[in-house]
Amino acid sequence: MESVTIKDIARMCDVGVSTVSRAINNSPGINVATKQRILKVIEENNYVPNNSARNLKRIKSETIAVLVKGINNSFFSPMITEFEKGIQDEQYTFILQRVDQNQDEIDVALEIEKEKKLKGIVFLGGYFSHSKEKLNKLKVPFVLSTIGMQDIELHKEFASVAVDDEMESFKIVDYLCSLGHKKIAILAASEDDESIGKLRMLGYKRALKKNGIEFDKNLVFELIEGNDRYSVKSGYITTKKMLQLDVQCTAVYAITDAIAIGACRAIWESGKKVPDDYSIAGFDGLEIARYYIPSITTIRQPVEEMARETLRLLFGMINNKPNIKDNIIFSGELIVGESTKRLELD
Amino acid sequence: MESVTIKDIARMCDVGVSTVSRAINNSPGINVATKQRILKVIEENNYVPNNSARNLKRIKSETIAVLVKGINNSFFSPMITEFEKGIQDEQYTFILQRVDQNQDEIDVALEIEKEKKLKGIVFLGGYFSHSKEKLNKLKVPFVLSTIGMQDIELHKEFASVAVDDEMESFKIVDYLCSLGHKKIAILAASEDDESIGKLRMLGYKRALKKNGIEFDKNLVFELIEGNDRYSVKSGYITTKKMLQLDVQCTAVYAITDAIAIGACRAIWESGKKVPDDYSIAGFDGLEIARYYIPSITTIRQPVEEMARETLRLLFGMINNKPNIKDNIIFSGELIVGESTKRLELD
DNA sequence: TTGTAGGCGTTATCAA
DNA sequence: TTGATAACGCCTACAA
Repeated sequence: MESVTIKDIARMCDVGVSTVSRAINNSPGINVATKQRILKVIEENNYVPNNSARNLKRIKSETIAVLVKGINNSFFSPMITEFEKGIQDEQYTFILQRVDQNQDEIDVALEIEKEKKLKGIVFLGGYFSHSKEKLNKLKVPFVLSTIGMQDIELHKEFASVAVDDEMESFKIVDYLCSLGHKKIAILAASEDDESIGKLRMLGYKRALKKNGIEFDKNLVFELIEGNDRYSVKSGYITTKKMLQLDVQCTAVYAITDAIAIGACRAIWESGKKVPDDYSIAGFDGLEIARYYIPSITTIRQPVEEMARETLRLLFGMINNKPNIKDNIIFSGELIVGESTKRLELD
Repeated sequence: MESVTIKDIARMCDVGVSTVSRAINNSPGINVATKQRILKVIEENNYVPNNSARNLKRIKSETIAVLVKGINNSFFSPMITEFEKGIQDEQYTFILQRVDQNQDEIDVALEIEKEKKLKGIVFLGGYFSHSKEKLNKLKVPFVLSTIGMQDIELHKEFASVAVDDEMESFKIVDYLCSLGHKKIAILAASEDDESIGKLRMLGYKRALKKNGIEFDKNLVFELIEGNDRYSVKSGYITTKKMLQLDVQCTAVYAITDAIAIGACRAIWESGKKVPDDYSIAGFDGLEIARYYIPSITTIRQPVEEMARETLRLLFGMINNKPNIKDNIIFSGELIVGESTKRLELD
């Protein structure tokens, strides 16, 4: 495993290591000819500098890490694309770091902050309920992006970008009500869920109340347990169960678009129609929701803008004012799709 | 940025750095009491070991990296999940490394191989046409997983897991033919595409030939350019264009499920029906294809098994026989969905 | 323009 | 069971 090192190259070129270092780092103050010669030898010998050694020695680096829990949640895809673009535009290196479901994102952040000498961090998604103390261990600026805001007060201590899940949830359920629906089932996470599930549920309840509809526990359908509880499959399974119970409802609010799609499919398979027999509403504004047949009525989170705003905050903190910890709340956009319709009274 | 180091901890505990090292690495030969004491101090001072230094010094590490180009392609999601599980089951550390679209995956591999002292590498997706020489620069075992096989001969030099894109493509187009379709449009990449696009196109042509149908260039519709050429949006746009041309065809073969979904939506919007007016077939077996209405007739790639097989090969090479470079070809499964039907002659 | 040497924070080796 | 010390591979003063 005798890997070739900078010393080997130096020896082969009959120069000092610093000269080789200058060559690979495009440092000034090196003869063009020797540089060429060195680069050639490097090429021929497949020399690749060891990043660990580099990072160890380096005081700082222009890199930003985006930490994502649940990286294959397609909700994040367009955001990640945007992060990559935006970070590279600023001449920073972009690191995408996934966080295991059972890993603590802050621990991960702490580690890679040291390892890579980060300039900033974006926590994407997840719904964490971390103590202020723990977050304060981080030495570089960071932004909580698209992270549920259970504890508003705590949230305010840090820079963040999000939509108000409770309010947007209220908005779409209120819309269902405005269509005349009174029996609105909800496909939601379990009671003790501390994530967006909880917030969206609260919005649902508030909308019912505002419209003079009593909350009915029998219209709450708990999604499957596990990390894929907000998935298409989860929505499908849960809706199948609901249909078997022959529940009386005219609309179904799925707390994510993925769930809504699963619901549509389950309903379709049962021989019923969306929106004729059931109106279905989702949440998130996934791309696929627009292409689904029927397209899903949903709250679109302005993901690209949110990603850009996240970076704006982050770079702001990096460049000037590390203490400006803004909390940006984006409005969701109510997208009326084909999956909902006005309730016909018969 | 005076970060606390192992030395600081050693000083605070009145022990040598090696003892601290033993404590954090669960090394044997350390007094339980002192270990506890050290761990406590570490905890109190938020000491986090510097990974760069560790990796630099460490001789080896039990870690495997999965390199993905196009990480937000949902085709990879279930595979990544499987890789994570499988690698952790073997007590290895799993690193998911995305590769930029304009980055060379082997260069990335070379770098992180050194940086992290990898034990093995999985190249996931992408369609690379790298020279044998370049791949041979890698010092650790690796497997090419789900990578198009333009150059069969070259492919054989390395361990790989894939489906035969040409053959599976043939299979599904042949199926369309068996339903009586003779005018089968294809939504495909541009002529010079060197990826799966090319292979699937070849299968299309062969199937036509076998069924005595002449290849008609006018039935080939080129997808948009760019990295999202295989996306839902791409299929949607391309199909819109096709429909405007009022092309005579009874079936459309989209070379990915995502494209097929976009096609369905475009057709639906034009007032036509799938499969009544057009039969649509896809490729890949994405989860969403099952839930779409209509569900998409497709070739399902057995992604989970392919991921498992990839790891089996890799661990085989790591543990015993680094020279066994198998090439595993999986069969795709023809999934007959609701998006295709027998052509009714009128 | 170039080379020497010290140190980044660890782990590994060896002696105590 | 412990501690000193030499690497690990690189960058960066500083000196030449």
